[in-house]
Amino acid sequence: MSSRLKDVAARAGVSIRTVSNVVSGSGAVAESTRARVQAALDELGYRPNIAARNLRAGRTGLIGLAIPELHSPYFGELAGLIVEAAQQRAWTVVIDQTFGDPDAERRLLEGAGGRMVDGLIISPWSLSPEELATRARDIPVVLLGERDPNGHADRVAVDNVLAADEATTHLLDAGRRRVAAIGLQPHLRNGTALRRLEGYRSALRRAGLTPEPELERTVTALHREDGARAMTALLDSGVRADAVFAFSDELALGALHTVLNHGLRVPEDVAVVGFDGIEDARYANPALTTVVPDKRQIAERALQCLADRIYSPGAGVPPLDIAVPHRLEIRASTHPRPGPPAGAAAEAR
Amino acid sequence: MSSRLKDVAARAGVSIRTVSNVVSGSGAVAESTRARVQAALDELGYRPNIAARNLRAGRTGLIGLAIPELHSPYFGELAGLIVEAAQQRAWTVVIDQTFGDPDAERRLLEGAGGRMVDGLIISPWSLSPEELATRARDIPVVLLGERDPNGHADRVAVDNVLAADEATTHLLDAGRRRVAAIGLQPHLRNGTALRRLEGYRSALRRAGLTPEPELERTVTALHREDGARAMTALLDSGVRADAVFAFSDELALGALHTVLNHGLRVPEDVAVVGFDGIEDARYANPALTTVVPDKRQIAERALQCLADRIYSPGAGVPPLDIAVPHRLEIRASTHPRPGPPAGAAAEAR
DNA sequence: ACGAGGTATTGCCACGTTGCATGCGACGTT
DNA sequence: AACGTCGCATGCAACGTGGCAATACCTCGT
Repeated sequence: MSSRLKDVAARAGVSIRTVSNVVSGSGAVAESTRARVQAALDELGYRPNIAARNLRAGRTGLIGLAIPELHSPYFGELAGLIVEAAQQRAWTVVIDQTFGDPDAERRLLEGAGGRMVDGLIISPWSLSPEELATRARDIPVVLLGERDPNGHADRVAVDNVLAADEATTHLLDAGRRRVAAIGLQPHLRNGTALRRLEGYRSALRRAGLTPEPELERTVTALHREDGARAMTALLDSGVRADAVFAFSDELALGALHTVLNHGLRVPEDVAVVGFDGIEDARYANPALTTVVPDKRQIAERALQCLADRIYSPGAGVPPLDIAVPHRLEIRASTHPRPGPPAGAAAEAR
Repeated sequence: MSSRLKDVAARAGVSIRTVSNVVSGSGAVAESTRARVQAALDELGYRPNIAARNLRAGRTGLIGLAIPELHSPYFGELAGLIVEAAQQRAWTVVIDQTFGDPDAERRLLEGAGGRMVDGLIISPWSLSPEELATRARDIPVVLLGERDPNGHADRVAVDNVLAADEATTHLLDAGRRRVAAIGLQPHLRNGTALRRLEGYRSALRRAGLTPEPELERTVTALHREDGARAMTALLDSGVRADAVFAFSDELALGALHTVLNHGLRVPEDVAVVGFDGIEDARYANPALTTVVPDKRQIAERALQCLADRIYSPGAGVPPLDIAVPHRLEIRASTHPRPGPPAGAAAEAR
């Protein structure tokens, strides 16, 4: 069952230390001895005890990934990429879901897991930047999305202001003049929505329009049903809108669904743009125009940051603020003539 | 930074053992001592060293979750529920992605992680039942979906034959007579697709129809683009079909997209049914009828199995084969008259 | 044949924690 | 007053591994 170095050593007729050397490849071991030990290792099916190794090394080989929820497509896709990139670095990922609970986020930042993880990637939702800054930690932290202004942690994110501006501008360029924004979350301290709102407003102003409060719609969460509810409220309120910029694809898909169910046409009556570039967006009907952050790069840059901090602790590198590229992928939900079928597009990728 | 029991003991003027007792709540500690120790704990911000605790206890408090890919909505939703249920049991989940690679699945079953996890939940894709059975392991394993016929591992899954039968029957009851099946994977040894095919065929036969090979379409993977491709091939082949039963929601959404892009109406010309009950299905346009497994129950039953095996190792309970309930959720993609908007439905939940 | 210079192997210890057993003192009972 | 009991605190040991340094052994050169 559970064979230890001791058992292997006894079987091979050598000391524990020699077995350890064979396993780790360190030290000098005669070829004949190595072969004998290797045979014993194989016969007993030796597996190193990770806990003991961790205790000895002071490292666990684990990194934590704290996200609001795994079931939402954006975080599912991102988590998948992070797990994949971590595997390449021989790290294992443990996932925590905060569900946007500030206490959960606080606990994780303070190191609730015990020294179980060597580093933490966290995507905060409800903690304010100020609070993020004060929660010091004894392990490296990378923030996704939210910035830590006082800078104890690295940060990886798209340029939300710019991206939101581009998305809105795309709608304005197509002749839309009453563009609604869906996704404000006044009850949360997270700055992402604020920055997307900022980009939205700046695009309007540049086009000579004035942001109108009744076109800026709040949501409680970022799921499809919240987008649907906000869109229903917007339509029922009698406020005219010929386009919607939703702060997430899920919100956009909910809004899209509601628009169609109200008998309106997309994009002819209402154009819709989302944010996140989730795979669903590509296959929605009509396919959803969306801001696509380079998620693979988010994953890799975040892990690179962690690796640097973990392997060079006292390097004194100031906290990084990394902006990953994004692109606006234009599809049928804003384009009057539908493009080629998505199947063909997918094949061409 | 990293304070140990020793540091706390020195500060509180007691022995290490007493601090340990305070931390774990075990043993008898005088109230005054407890208070003093607690103060020292707080001041030093003590966090137990998980590695040492694990080494001592022989347990890690970690369970492994091995799934093909995290980015697909079904597995994302399922993984979220498993992480959530594990948190309630004070377990932490480490996630591995196999991408359906048989070697990766083999390695995990054989315990590649070292004794890092106390148990493993694995959703195999490409290992045959025979191979699953021979890969013994020294930790408890729960299989999702696929069965281990020789029974070393518990198994949790829906009744795929029955569910597929119900889905197909639903189409037949609505008057469809040429029902295509999309999702066969002849190159994989996984039995799930085979059982769904079996249910599909049995429903056809019961209705007096004969399964036709050209209506049974294969795919290489289970993503939207594969469904789109299979649907394109079906339409281009000239084979008439008035309904599609896809073996996963992703396939169904891809097929749906293609059908609409070919200028056909759903459900009037082609009705579509999926399988998995992912959230996207609810908000598709038209909303997708789908077989909804009780994912929360899958997560909880799987963890219950693990808990039983981990905490009562030699209990001698024979391997369990747990069928979790499912239901066919009928939506606009098979129903001639669209139901109420999804937003309203979501609010009514 | 003997010493020098390696090479191969090994013993010891510590990482931080907890189970077990024991020590010690105080209090209550007879 | 003496004894038993109980509550509280502590010391020792061990979980499995790897770094360090010492030792045993072996070969080669003189």
